[in-house]
Amino acid sequence: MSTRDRILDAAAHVMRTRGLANATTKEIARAAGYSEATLYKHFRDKAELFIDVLKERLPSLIPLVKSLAERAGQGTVRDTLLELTRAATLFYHEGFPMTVSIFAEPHLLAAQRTAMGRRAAGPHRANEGVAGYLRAEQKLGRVAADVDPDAAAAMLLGACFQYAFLGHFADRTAEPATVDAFATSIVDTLMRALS
Amino acid sequence: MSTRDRILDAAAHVMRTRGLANATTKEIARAAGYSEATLYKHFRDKAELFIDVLKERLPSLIPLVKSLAERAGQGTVRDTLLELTRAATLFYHEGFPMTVSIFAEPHLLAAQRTAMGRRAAGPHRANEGVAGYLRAEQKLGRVAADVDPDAAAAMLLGACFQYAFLGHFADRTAEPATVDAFATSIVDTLMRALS
DNA sequence: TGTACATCAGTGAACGCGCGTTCACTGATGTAC
DNA sequence: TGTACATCAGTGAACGCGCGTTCACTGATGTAC
Repeated sequence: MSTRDRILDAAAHVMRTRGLANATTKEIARAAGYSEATLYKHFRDKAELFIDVLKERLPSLIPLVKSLAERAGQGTVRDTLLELTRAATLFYHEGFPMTVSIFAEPHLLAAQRTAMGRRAAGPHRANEGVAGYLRAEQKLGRVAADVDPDAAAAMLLGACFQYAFLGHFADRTAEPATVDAFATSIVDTLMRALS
Repeated sequence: MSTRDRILDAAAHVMRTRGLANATTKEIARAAGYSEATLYKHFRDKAELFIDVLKERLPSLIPLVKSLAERAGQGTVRDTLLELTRAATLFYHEGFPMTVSIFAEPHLLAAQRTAMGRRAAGPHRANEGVAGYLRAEQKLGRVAADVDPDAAAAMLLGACFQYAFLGHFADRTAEPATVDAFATSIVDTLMRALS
């Protein structure tokens, strides 16, 4: 593994465990096993390091959501949504603290925005993907034709996202059994609206 | 207005506009029109100032949600939920950056948790309130008896919460017309599940 | 009413500290002949 | 194979700066007699 990768891993770890405000160059260098000076051989400055961490070390929902597109018509809609909901809840739980702590530093948020190219990437893409899946199922007649797929996707992923927030706020871990029960209750309720 | 209140206002303003990381004692004092030393006449240290800002300057959904309890049976369920959804979306939009930036400083988050007394207060209360309203309407026969009120509340407020996040991430302001359209689409979809 | 003192909100200037960043450097590895 | 030099990843030590915090102080207002 390259030095650069080791630094990115260490930075992500420190950000997760100690918070963005305590993710100093000294802490990150210590965690990576290098001197602080080494950070500057691989990244122009601290901001670039952080942005690269967000770009390269934040897990993504996109692969899963993309795979949904191909699964329209396969299995039951309920089972597909259940799997998605479980995965989304765990994903949001994992990424929440890091994603959200950039709101403490608006210049990082702005850099992140431009790095994402305004339209192309970003967290809204997951919602679009889920809405796309629902639209495909609508075409197949497995989801009621008069349902708004965007609204349904917003409720589904919104519930998962807020669940992650409430969990972190209360200092709860994401236990698989608890997450499962949550996902089931959400999907069961949503299915009422989709049929 | 007391000096203490002016300092709290200034701190909240700086936190909102410049971010938690740039909310230094110098910036806050300047915004309040006092010297930095004055901050320490009214707050033990910076952490206490921040916690008091969160306690006293974060708008709350609780009053609105509490008023819901008394409105079960009045008007239509749809209209009540529409009003709630609009208000919740605006509320989450306003409070999002400040609420969420404490995730950058875990020791502040921990202090916030203990200040909220673990169970009594906290953001989950809004969900409980909405679920309570839905349960009351269920007793009146205006919401289907076999709906899970907690899941429905999680989807409704979750959608609003994530909408606030996506809006801030994309640097959008919360235009009333846009928020209205969003709220309508969410409530219309949710009503399908509730009947 | 005048005088002497106490109280109290607020301040300018300084403090030590830890931060991000840079510098001149070391020592291991690769390359040429 | 040996020698001289180039390259390059990484470092210890120092830097200036801005931070949170404290100090000794000021001057206005209240109180006692």
